[in-house]
Amino acid sequence: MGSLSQELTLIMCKAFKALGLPTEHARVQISGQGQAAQFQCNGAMACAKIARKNPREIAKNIIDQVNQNTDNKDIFEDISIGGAGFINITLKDTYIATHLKNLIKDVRFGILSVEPNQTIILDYGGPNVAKAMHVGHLRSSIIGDSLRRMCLHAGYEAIGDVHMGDWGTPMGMILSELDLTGFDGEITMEMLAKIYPKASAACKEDKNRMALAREATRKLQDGNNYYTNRWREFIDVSIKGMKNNFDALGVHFDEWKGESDAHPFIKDMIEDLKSKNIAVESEGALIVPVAHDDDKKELPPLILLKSDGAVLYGTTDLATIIERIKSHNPIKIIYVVDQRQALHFEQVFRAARKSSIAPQDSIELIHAGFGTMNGADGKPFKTRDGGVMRLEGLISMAIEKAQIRLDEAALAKDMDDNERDDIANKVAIAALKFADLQNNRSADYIFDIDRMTSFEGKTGPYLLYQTVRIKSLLKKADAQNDIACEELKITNSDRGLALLLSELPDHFDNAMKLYAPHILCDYAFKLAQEFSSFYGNCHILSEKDEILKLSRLALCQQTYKQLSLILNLLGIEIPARM
RNA sequence: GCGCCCUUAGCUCAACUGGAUAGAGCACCUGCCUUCUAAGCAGGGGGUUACAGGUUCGAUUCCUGUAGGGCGUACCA
Repeated sequence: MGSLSQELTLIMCKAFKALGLPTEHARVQISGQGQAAQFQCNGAMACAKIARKNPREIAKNIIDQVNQNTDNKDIFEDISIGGAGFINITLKDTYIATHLKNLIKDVRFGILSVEPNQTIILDYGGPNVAKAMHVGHLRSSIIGDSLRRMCLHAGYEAIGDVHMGDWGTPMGMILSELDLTGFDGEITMEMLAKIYPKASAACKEDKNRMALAREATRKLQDGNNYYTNRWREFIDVSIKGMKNNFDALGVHFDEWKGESDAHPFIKDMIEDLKSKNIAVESEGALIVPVAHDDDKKELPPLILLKSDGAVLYGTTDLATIIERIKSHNPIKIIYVVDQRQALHFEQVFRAARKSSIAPQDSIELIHAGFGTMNGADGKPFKTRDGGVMRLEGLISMAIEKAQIRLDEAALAKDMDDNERDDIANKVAIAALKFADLQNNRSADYIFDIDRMTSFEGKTGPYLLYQTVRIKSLLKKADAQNDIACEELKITNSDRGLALLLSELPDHFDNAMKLYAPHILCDYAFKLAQEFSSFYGNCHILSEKDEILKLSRLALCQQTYKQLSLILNLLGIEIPARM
């Protein structure tokens, strides 16, 4: 089963077909707000344009055709022409009730599952070894993790890979810095946090210092034993630090691979590309030209080897595709990386196509880029002292605020410290995640710390609150199991919620298609709002009409389930109470 | 220079990909806790969708131009 609008689209398709009209215009959508109808189909106007006929006349023909079909006699309360040729549709309450009963029975709530055994790899997070994670890592991690959950739910085998930056010149900078200081003890996270910025600054200033870093990088990449061991040491320390951050955020990875994992594939890849004449020498470097004749812009080549022989991140990205195809044979790789990398991925993807590393018809390569997190001045976010805000700092700030809120409301009075901390954590993370995810993925957005740690209005905690409230209600009604509801009663007070519940597949499909969690955020918020309004209108537990009471409890339970599902897809955990 | 993206309410964002009267949250104003959690609900004010043209039954959405902003443009990631 699908959503109501999907069902109605099928009905319209039949009618369009019978009339010889193109069925791609038969799509039925939810009516715009302020319209009297529940659904609308705008296809008559599109058809009229092609056939050069009166749109209202075509609309009338379509409606007649629909009405003639006896299959449809119990569906429509009203189907009529509006405005320039809109077909307005309002459903019978009995039809809505039947649909909803099926929806409740369906474990997938109407969302269709894809063909099994299709793997999608998602590349997100992308933290750099030895660098503290900052707020900039928030977007990639949170969006990527949400997309992974969505892919899983759609029925794909989804694999999240953190793809750390663990192989470039920065590694050499650290190794050479360790050499210079002569330190050979145990490396800690605190040390790394100091060593790297120091080394990086020194290299920037001093050419000779940079040469040392490059030399160390080269040795590491050539497999030098001492350097490899040292490197492994601080990689492990670094991963521990990353895991702390990702655990705090509830961001999951199936694989903890990095650029270095592509290294074993690079040599063969380069030989292969050279022999096929796809990789050529230019200005001392080895490049893959990727420009097309019909390009509007000038596209620089992908550089595989620098003139000093070192590899670049385009090289590792290309080799990583080889590695991933070999290990998982995915139908798709989704890169959740800053939009500013668009040109880079264009180059990598083109090189992958050109070299047949990733043939067009067997694997899809998607750069799901996200917009820059800007400060209030509209420029990429920086703290007052010019640095970037540490992720840990942001998280603990949010948690602290949540604890204060709990104490203010005296909600934590009868809780032990564990529960209080647990709730504060969940509320804080929900606030951060939702604040980020509700923004359109590809657009830049303003980082506003007050907004991210706000618990009222269109926020994560609001969604948690509504969800927890339903749960509490169901508990009071003693409805731990599924509510056995023979008859669903749709009244004026229930209709809005019932219709909204049936929209889930529409929004899920759309979110999948556009790799856009914000679509789910928007739907979840609307659902929570609609529920809250319903909750305010109808006192359920004191309802005397037993059938209506049961029917409403079923609606509550379904709302609870759907909100839980969406929150889960967004990577937001629900506390037992709040 | 060239290319890509952005400009919607005081602020932060939506708008189901060309549909009807552009929606939310915050902030501001008015009500509502003696029946299910007030992190809530009901209501109010606030818009020339940057500007000027064009395409068409119909444009925030598509095209052209202008202004403002961001980003990217061969050996950093």
